[in-house]
Amino acid sequence: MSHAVNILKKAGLRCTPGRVEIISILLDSEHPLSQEEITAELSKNGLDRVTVYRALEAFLKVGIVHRVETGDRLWRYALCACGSRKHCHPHFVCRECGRVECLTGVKLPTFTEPKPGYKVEEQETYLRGICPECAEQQMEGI
Amino acid sequence: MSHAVNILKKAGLRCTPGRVEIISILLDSEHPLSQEEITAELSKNGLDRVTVYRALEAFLKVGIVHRVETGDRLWRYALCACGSRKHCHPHFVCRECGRVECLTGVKLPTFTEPKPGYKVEEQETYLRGICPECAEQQMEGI
DNA sequence: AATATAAACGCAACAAATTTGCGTTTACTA
DNA sequence: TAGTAAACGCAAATTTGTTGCGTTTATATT
Repeated sequence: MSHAVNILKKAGLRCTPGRVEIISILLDSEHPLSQEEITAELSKNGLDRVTVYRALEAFLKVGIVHRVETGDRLWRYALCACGSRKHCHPHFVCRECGRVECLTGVKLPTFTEPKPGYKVEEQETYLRGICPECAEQQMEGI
Repeated sequence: MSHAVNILKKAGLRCTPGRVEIISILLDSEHPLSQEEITAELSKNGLDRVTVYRALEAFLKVGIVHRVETGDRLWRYALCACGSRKHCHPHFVCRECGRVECLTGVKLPTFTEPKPGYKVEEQETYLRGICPECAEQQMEGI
């Protein structure tokens, strides 16, 4: 039985071809993917936008994925590899290609109550800039 | 001459009543404001939504404001008080009332090249959770 | 293996926020 | 004071996320 099927079964979700494929795509990716990126990777006929949306909602609800917002008004989804639903590393977002990279090597301070009475439930750090590939292309363009 | 007028003149922008008022509102606020929050503070007749939008775009372009995205898919704008266009403190966002608070007292590590070749232009840390006021209201509701 | 049923699906449509087009008004310069 | 580019208002398009609803399908049970 594939890893993807395992994940779905353990979460109590049905193993439809579509959901298995979405999980597999997330398994293969080392960085969080937007709905559009996921849809683009789906085989041939693909799935309806809404179906992908609802699948991801379902995954969120049972806690097998988390989602991050990195300053460009797009949700991106990743499997909860860390065990916790909190992601404790910063994300780098390229302003040119829009791709997100997990900076798992970088340590961050975490906050639970940065100011008296302010209870933190979610913490996110993103760095926007330009990735090596896009930087190189710009150099060539000159 | 008012501070707001000064800012506009120095930036090479025209001092229309609308833009002066937007700058004044931003000057009076200690936290970043969304377009809706700005529009709500405008006197009587106010300005068209699009006019506010284009004014903020213009301010961004000349670098007198910066904008932050704090996980709720809304841009919020603040004057570049720090001198640099980078804001180096985290923002707290209440998931109930949606208001943003600058945690200027909290120090963060800043990154310029977290990974070889990845050049950072913008850094943002936000903490989502519940603010003291909303937490209290929820207690009362029980 | 057949069947019942709740989960998953596709299509249409809605919603919120941002963005663009375009013709008119207005602040500023000469 | 006149000319001009900047700023404005209105309408409409775009983008992303979300809901409603009737149909299909995976799965548990017989």
